[in-house]
Amino acid sequence: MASTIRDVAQLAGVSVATVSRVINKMGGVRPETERRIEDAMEELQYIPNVLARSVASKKTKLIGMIVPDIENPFFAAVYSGADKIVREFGYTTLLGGSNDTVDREEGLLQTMMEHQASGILLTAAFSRTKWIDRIGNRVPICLVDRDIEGIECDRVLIDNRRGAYDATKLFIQKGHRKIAIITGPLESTPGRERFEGYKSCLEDYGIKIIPDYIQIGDFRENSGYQLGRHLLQLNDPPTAILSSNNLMTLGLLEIIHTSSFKLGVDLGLIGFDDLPIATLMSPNLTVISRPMNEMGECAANMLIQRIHSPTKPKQTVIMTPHLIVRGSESINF
Amino acid sequence: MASTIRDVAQLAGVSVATVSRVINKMGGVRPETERRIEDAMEELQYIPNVLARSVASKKTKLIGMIVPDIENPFFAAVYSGADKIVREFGYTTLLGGSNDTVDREEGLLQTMMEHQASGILLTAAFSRTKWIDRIGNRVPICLVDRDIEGIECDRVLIDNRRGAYDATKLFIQKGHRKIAIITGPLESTPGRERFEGYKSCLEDYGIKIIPDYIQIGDFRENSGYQLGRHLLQLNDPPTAILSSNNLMTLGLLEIIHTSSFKLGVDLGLIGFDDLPIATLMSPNLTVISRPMNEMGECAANMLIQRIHSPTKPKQTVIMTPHLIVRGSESINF
DNA sequence: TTGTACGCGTTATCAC
DNA sequence: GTGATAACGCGTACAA
Repeated sequence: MASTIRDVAQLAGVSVATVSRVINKMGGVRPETERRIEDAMEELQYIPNVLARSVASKKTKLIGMIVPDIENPFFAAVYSGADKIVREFGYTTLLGGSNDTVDREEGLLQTMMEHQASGILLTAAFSRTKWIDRIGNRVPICLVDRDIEGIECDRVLIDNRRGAYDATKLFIQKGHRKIAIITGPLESTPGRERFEGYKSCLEDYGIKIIPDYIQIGDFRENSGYQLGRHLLQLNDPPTAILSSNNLMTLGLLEIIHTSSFKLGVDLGLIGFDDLPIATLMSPNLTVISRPMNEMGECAANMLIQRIHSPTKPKQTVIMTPHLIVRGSESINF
Repeated sequence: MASTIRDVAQLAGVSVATVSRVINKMGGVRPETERRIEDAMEELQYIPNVLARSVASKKTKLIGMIVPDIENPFFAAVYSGADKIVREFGYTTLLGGSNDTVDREEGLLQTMMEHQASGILLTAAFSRTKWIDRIGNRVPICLVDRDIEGIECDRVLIDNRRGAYDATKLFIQKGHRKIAIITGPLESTPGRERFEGYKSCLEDYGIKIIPDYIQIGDFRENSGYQLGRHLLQLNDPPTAILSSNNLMTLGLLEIIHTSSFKLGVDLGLIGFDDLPIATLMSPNLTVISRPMNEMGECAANMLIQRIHSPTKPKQTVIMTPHLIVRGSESINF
């Protein structure tokens, strides 16, 4: 059914080699011949088979992207930025969601290698897998948002400590002393680094660190809800909470909404990542905003550069989050 | 660098055919031989090249998905459901965002054909393109959420009229008579059908249709903001607004938030699609909820069935949205 | 149970 | 400028 390069060659009365030349715009073809070939392609509705091309050329224009959860707006935005760049360079995206499980991540990595992806953009599940090493030797990987130590590759990361530090500092400046944090697993870079930023800020300002105020969950909405409830039910509840990601913030807002606490009155809140709802509340939500699209764009650019020059020294780009102060950080003391 | 089936065969001391047999679990291989081959594969870290396989077999396990905007949580959820099914069947997803432009959509369709995708899940930009026809003849398409008339293919759609009708009816039951709608382009099925549901409900209840209360935009957040502002600034503003999608609802909430109108006091609101913030507001947001994951799952299932039996009569599944009544629909009259 | 040989659609290397 | 033709990595008759 589908026509091949040979059909085109036959109809145009030339050889497949010549057809290949015009398909790939390699020049060296008489204009008239070229026109005949283009007419034949049009008539046969010829669509080149990139799979066969890749088999022959040993190159693909495929880039694999592995993301924990495409439904999380943060990753959707990062992916979207990366996809834009990838497309501009004529590459195609192979996307998969690991759901933060190692099994799925390994499955996806394998799939992408089977498809001969030329490079991988990876926001890894929290543990390091042998597949990552196995693949790193074949094609370039660019780690996005979450670091994994001991891997030689490019990285686009966020200065999580700085973000958490700045937020905690703002709390302190607004008069808070009882500052809690809810965060994800300390084995993950975001979980650990945000906690460290929080902790070192409290230390710098001589504020005692209270274990009850440190709540560790799993970066999911329900986790934010549960940990938030726990915090609000303490005998001596915090006056401020730093939430370590967007989903946890949603869960936290949920429990606050159904509790007796009032945001901006007796409870301050700052969350990692901006949210569409941030400006729909009273008070508006103060957030630590990350350049999501830019992260994706940067990672995609680095990966594509890397594909073209594999030996160049590896780079790590660390992007800076910034506070968007909208009001929810302060309360009536 | 990367090892091939031949390398494995050589190391195991067998022929490529035998290796192929164990790769594809076709049986008929002596257990001992099989072990030798598996050892060889392990040692060489052999990864099969699915591209070469596809070239030879003329089959792929690739499914293309074209979505207007992956950053829209609705499409992210639909895609996520589809991806789950697709993966269960051993297929891989090729995802692309058209940004609702015909150019990009055509580019994506071409890319997917070049990659020999076995089927396409398509939420089309608003106009019909020649590529859709061209492709429909080669591989099955399943239209998702947005219909395009005159194409012979499977469909998974939503009963938009019903959703809009029910919402409008609820407004009326709550005492509203001045009911406005903001919606997307009437050339799109969602835009048109939701408007029709709204209109026919008003007619059924003998309520005059006021042109000023019908605001047409483009389904984006800013559109919701602008149209909402226009409505609220009318000399005789509506007491209720039906918003036709999630993004528009966000924009609408934004302008309401900054206006003198108070939700649930002098303005009622129902929006298409549930939102994470729906239960974080006062009053909570009443929405017309669509089964997003299920839509994607259903579409993926239908497409894969279709791939395996291309001649079976085409199906159209129409899913029913349902109201989640939370309070924002009524006001103090 | 295993091996040989050909074909898939394309690129790339020669020759002419 | 153009054309044969050998790869590319794999599946699959068909043969042994």
